[in-house]
Amino acid sequence: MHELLRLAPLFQGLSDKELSPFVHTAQRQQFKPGEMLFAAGDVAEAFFLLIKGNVRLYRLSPEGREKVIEIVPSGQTFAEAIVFLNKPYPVFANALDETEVLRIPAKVMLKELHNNSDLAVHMLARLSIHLHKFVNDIHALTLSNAKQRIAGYLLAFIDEQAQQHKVCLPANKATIASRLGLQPETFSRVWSSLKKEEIILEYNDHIVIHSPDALRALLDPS
Amino acid sequence: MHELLRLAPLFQGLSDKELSPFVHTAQRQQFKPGEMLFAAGDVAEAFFLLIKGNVRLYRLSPEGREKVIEIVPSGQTFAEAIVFLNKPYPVFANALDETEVLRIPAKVMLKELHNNSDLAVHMLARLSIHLHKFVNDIHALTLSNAKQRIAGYLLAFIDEQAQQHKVCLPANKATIASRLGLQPETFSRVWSSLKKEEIILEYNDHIVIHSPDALRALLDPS
DNA sequence: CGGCAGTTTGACACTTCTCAAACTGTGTGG
DNA sequence: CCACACAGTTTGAGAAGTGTCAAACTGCCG
Repeated sequence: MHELLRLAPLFQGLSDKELSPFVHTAQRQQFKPGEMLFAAGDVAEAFFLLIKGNVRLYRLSPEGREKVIEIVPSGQTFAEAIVFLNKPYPVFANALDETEVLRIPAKVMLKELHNNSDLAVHMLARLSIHLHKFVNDIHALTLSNAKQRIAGYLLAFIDEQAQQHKVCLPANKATIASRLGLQPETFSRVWSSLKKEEIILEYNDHIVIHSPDALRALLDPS
Repeated sequence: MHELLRLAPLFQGLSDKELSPFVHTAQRQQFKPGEMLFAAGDVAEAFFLLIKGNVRLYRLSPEGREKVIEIVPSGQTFAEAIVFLNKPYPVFANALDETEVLRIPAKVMLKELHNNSDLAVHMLARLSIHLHKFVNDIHALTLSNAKQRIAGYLLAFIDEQAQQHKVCLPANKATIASRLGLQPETFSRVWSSLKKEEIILEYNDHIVIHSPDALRALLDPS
């Protein structure tokens, strides 16, 4: 259990003793593809550490359409921010795959944060990174066209995985399109143009980014 | 000086003693309209508390156009997130009006956060609120059309000021347009349609939101 | 085989962007 | 006091990008 918690950057570097309040109160939960973890408006008494799978965070527009805010990969915590806000969840969350999470009570977290300033600084660092990512997103969602957004999305992948240019998409294309603020049709058209230009190659279960430089060129036409 | 610091939600509820490290290291700075506080890429050794005026945080697109990420009103802190990230500023910041800030060294903040878990929890709460606002923004910037974005922007004002439907815009229209991911021309057209429908009234130095309900109806066509 | 979800393609409509020009108010210098 | 310049805003016309609706296609599973 300690090892599971240390999966998350949030808990890395903490001693077994520091982690024990979480070990004793966290619940392990499993979800099937499509199952809901929570709904927007639900009372928020816990945040989550994603052990396995991918989770989709989304909202509904007034017209009832879904807008994906984030696709959370395993190893990440999510909904941490609600620990401090006495508010219901602002988004819906459902599992994209066979998914496993640790459900960590907000009360426990809040108490430990008051006791342990190291943990608090960890969490601050994590929220800061998150905030900066959102700044990036806001920038990308408004200033660029569909091709640039997809380029940026793909580049974020090879930066994170750092090693290879082989990428497994975390969700189906319609979900990624929504995350990027695009219609599935628009996404599909741009996607096939990237394939036609041989910037990306598509296989059954993964893609290969054949020319990252071409993607960068789309974003930085200097 | 203590009173100035307590302007910010971040420092509210802290004792004089807890505040003294900041009192002794914070620098008071003044800026004229248009002057730069910092540029994207600058080494980030401090964050800011805005005492007077409004500050515009923006980025440059690859093509060199400005995209406003945030318009910071007085009383708020900004660029706090860089305290934890060993990175340069991700945005440009310039003054919109005659502006006064407290410049607070990141090192001091970091040290105090380790000593004072109350302060850390305060800051966590503040970043959480910020994060939730960005979630709102991302949602608004992608799912809605120009009229809905402007409606949402105006409604945020009367919610915050809570009292009246009289609003002083914090920046010129082109800046607000950029913040909303719109061209100045598009903003102007929608703006005049709102005036024609008498949903808003425009005066020399302020506007009056004559029919908040009409704005809400634009966002929630249930 | 049939059904289904996910994806792709096509044709068209519509919003928004772009470029250009005119208009407004304000401040400056003659 | 007027003429002028200037930034900010507004208006117009056309182009471009994306959304919408409909239909066909694909792979997978019962």
